[in-house]
Amino acid sequence: MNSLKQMDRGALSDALDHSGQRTTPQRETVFSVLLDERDHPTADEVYARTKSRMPTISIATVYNCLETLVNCGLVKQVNIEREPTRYCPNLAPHAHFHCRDTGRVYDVPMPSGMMSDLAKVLPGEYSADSVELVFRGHLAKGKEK
Amino acid sequence: MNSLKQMDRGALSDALDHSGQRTTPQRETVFSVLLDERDHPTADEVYARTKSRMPTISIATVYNCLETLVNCGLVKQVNIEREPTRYCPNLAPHAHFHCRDTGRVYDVPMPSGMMSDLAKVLPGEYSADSVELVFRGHLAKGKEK
DNA sequence: ATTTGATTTAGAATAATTCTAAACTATGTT
DNA sequence: AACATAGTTTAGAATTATTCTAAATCAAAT
Repeated sequence: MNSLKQMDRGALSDALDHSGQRTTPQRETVFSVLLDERDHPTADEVYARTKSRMPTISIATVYNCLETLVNCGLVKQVNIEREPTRYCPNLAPHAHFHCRDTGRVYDVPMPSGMMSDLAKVLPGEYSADSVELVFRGHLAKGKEK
Repeated sequence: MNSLKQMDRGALSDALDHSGQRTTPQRETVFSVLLDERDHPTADEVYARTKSRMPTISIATVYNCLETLVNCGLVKQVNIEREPTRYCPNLAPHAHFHCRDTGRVYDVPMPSGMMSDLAKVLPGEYSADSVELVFRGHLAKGKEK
């Protein structure tokens, strides 16, 4: 048993059905791990957390499930420098802030329309379907959490 | 002999001197390779191009030189998904466009002030020293080059 | 000339990710 | 219900970009 809420379970099976894929316990558990702690974990971290709920899962399956979730559009990959890929189930348009001190990655909510406005400055021959915005720097003292 | 213009040679030795590092033939050649063809090559591609001008250079040295140039602020790393890091000697504020069809990466000039305006929407506790903006999508037919 | 420290080099090591092929599971069909 | 089919999971091997190591080379300063 995993901790997916009805709503999330529904979103998951809808998205999977839609692309002719099955809703498996592994996929549900990986998805619930992402939703439960929204700290942009790496595949390894997702593996560790998933293992505590489903001890027999393999790292290959975690990679498979994450890829499936990304392809379904339920999860976004966050690529920071040369670090391992992180995974983010926040589907609202937002940016990321990468703290140089701790390495942590934070969601930065963006004023509505801002992300899509960005694409408007693209010269006409480019047509973008995704916009990735990453800030890098430092957090005010005492605000690290 | 490499093909660095006086101006670029000066910028290089200034930047290196400034951080107490030496201006070596390897660093000059790698820098000139980047300036000569501004197509965001990977380290491997830089290695191949540098080798044709300086056959004895090693891949480790190419990595070392690229790292040095990045640390000096003369070159920027461009990280695209899980692909190998690419290198870009364009110091003007700009974004990147990653073509899903060809994998090519293009510089996208940004209206002046736009990149720094972006940082203004960051909540107060964040202080960003770099902003990375990557668009992903497709190029209009016939515009691939 | 000699010392010192920086740089380069080949090759080994690392680490994230992907691949492979076999085992397993679910689903639809007789 | 039995079977075929296709999708999924799994362990372990393979890949690949990058970093590390330690020795050799080079340059500057004494």
